[in-house]
Amino acid sequence: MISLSVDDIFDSLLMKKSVFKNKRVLSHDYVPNELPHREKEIQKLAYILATALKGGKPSNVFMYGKTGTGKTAVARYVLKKLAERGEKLGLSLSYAYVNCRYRKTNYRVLVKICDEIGCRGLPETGLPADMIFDKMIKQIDRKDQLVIIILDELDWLVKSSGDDVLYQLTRINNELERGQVSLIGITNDLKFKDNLDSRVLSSLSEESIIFSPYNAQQLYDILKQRTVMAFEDGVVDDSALRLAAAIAAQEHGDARRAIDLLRVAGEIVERQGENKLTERHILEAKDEVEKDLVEVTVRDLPVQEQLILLAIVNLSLSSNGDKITTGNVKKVYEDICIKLGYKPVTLRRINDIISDLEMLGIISAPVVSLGRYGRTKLIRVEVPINSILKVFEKDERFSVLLKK
DNA sequence: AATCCACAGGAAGTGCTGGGCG
DNA sequence: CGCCCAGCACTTCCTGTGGATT
Repeated sequence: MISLSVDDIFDSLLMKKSVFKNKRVLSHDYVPNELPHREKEIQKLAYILATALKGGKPSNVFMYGKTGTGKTAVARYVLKKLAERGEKLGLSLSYAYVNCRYRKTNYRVLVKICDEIGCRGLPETGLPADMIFDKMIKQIDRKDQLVIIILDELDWLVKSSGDDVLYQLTRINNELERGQVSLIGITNDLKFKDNLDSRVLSSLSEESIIFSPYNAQQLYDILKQRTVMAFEDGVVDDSALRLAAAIAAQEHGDARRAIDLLRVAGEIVERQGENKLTERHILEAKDEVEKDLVEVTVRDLPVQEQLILLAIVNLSLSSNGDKITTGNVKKVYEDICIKLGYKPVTLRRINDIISDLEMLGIISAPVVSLGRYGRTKLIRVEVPINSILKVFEKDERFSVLLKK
């Protein structure tokens, strides 16, 4: 094997013509100028928000649909246009975007809103939450203005912190003298509405927009549009696009997943020094994306969650097809704890951890009733077990157990 | 039809961490 | 510095329940 010097590698990279024209087009936060197959949703949101241009307060909006159905993109797109138009008309309107998945506490959501509307530098922790709320009100009330707050992935916030902040936010207009606030709530969990206070729900869903998943043809159109912008001409095979669209269509019509596949496939093409993106690269990309995702997720899990996952993996390898229940997991988990010298957590906690692992998509754990033999969760690993094992083998805390 | 298993999952609280404030 | 605050992992105590078996 010929060994290349670092300089050689750099040189070859620089000399080679990239297959990408503009890779940014394939990143998550890119909002294109056209959103194919979302015209209706855009129109509806635009109608609702248009009130703002006449100085009114638009109704609160609730948008729901599964991941990658364009909710965030539509919201960002319309808001951007609205802000532009507002500026031309000399109106004072702004918006704050908060993704609750990464700020899943009341406090952090408020801090983020403050940050977005120009009140920077608040600490991530340490202050009383109502103080931040007051700060926010003062900031909004400085002048006659409309602030539209977008709460993306709202279900995460409600699940982990309840709807206190939501309640406060829906009532915020009562406390404002000059400014006004409209809310846009976005969620992909349809059942989550049940957990909401009815007052919050009715206030938040004055208007609602439903996003249905894309089908394969629509995904194809989206990919086609991005391809033209992102890749050099003639690089991407049409059949590769069809395949990526088909794969993503199976996974609840997730456009983000489709675009990920395309981007990673493009990176693979570059790495392998080729100049054509084919179906093969899409398949390789699929593997890579899945493996990476699993490995990163498992590696960054708290240790107790790892131990319980280890127990589940053990069970699904040994007890050939036997039912894996919460009680089973508990036994194996406690054995593992003794062998590795960890203090086991209680059943109640195990139950929460199993739910966590399910939320992460590593396992499925539907509640089933075995009649006389009780009610439990039926657990199954939903990702390639080898990817999980790979992480544990590398981790010296567990490797003792895995080596023979 | 009644029973009862093996848990599910809500509520409230503890102990610890990491930060701010006067 | 001591005090306060929120978050997190976890515990304790608890009530609820689908359906095979009695």
